[in-house]
Amino acid sequence: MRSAKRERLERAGWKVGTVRQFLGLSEEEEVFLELKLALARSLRERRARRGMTQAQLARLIASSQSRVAKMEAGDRTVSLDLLVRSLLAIGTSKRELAQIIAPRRAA
Amino acid sequence: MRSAKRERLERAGWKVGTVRQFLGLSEEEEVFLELKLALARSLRERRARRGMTQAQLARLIASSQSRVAKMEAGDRTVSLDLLVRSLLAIGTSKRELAQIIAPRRAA
DNA sequence: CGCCTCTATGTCGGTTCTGATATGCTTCGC
DNA sequence: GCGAAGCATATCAGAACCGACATAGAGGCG
Repeated sequence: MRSAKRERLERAGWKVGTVRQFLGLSEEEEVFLELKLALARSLRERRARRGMTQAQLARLIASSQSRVAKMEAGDRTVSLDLLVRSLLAIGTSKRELAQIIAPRRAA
Repeated sequence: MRSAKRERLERAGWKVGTVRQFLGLSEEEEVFLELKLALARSLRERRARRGMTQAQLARLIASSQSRVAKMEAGDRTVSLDLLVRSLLAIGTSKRELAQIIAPRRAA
């Protein structure tokens, strides 16, 4: 993923560092955030594939629409716990969860 | 305190399936608890393999020895967040994390 | 346009999780 | 025996997270 995007940005005049450098994150923190974002994206994708609205998913997991929105947005106030619980609630298996965390194909 | 009962049972050596029926856990809740326990076991194993004490690991993740003990014991008051952060802190990769969640070989 | 549906964002009171601390239990080496 | 090291367990104040609610924005349909 690196070079193509990087090249484009640099040609456009951007000074490119990593997000991690910019925010002053440690290696583990960066991986952790990536993890949350991957789960968030997957949640949205799976919900959409099922034709559910955020409100419907919220009811399913006994939460609220606003929290679902925050989950899918990767808001920092949502825990990994809630993300994983939600994914399980819409029928994600442990194997699929593992696949989300460490995709077999390029991310 | 709905899981005080669960703790007592688990300490008494009950197997998960039985506990699930007895406590009326849903399918997802059971999977979620299995997940936490798998991570907890893995954390202990990896720490031991590194020859670290709980106190050393605690310092590494800016926590306390007692919390590490609770993590490894699968205490209900420890979050998935903390477990995953800890595993990452001792050098677990995303791929290894996925492996813990959905083992390729016999669980 | 108005109305409806879906999603995003901010806030708030209550609950849960966290690090710290104290303390007890084993298991070592002396 | 004694002390030290390592792990388990209980408690507590404060931080983080939660669901609920209000509200705004975006898009579609008549």
